[in-house]
Amino acid sequence: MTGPQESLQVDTEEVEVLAELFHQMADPTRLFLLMSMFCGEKCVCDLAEKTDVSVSAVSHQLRSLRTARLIRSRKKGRHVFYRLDDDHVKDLVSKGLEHVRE
Amino acid sequence: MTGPQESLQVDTEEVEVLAELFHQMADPTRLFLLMSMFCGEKCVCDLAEKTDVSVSAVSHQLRSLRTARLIRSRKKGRHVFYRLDDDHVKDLVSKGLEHVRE
DNA sequence: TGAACACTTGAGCAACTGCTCAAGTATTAT
DNA sequence: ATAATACTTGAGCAGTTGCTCAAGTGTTCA
Repeated sequence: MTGPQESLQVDTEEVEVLAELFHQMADPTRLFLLMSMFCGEKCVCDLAEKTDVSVSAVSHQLRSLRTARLIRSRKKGRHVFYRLDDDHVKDLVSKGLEHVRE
Repeated sequence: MTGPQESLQVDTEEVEVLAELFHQMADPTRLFLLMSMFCGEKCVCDLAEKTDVSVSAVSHQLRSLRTARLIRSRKKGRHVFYRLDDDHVKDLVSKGLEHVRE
């Protein structure tokens, strides 16, 4: 038993949703893609060129990130440009980097 | 091609380490355990009681979190108390919750 | 029209994950 | 010493993941 230290109820449903957010950032390829969008939108071929996986793999991961609402896409001609959906992800990654670099 | 927008080099090694940090927070059980330690140290039986998995499963996940240096442990009698290793994790989870609740 | 380009999608598969179960260690209580 | 409690550990297994490959769509250019 822990004693008088109270246990501050944790909402199980909220944990599931939050875990899914972290899950999106927990794969090296997806995280790399997110970080590549820090300075603005990028098309799939530009993103794929910098990774060590196929264009197909990048497209699959971008779809995953888009479904989870971490990024948005815009179509222009035969290119599709992807960008971060909002600044929260950037904040989270920056905070994470602080921890890693300490 | 993306044009004049520069691509701000992303360090691959750093991405791997950061992904591993997020990976630890990406599982509902582990995230629940971390959040349960927000208000102080907890022993395994207290932690396990609040989850829907076995004591063994909790122990396995605590080991994973400890190896990744997100938590520390202290032995007292037949209890083992676990607590967050530092405030970074708490900050990250709080930032994540902001995003989820928006 | 047809070729090239940019991207998406589904199938299939090897690797990984997170769980339970069973058996173990260590400490405390009787 | 024996039993109960608290926790750890390894094996085994079902479910999930992330990749490639092959085939598809849609757009641009000659």
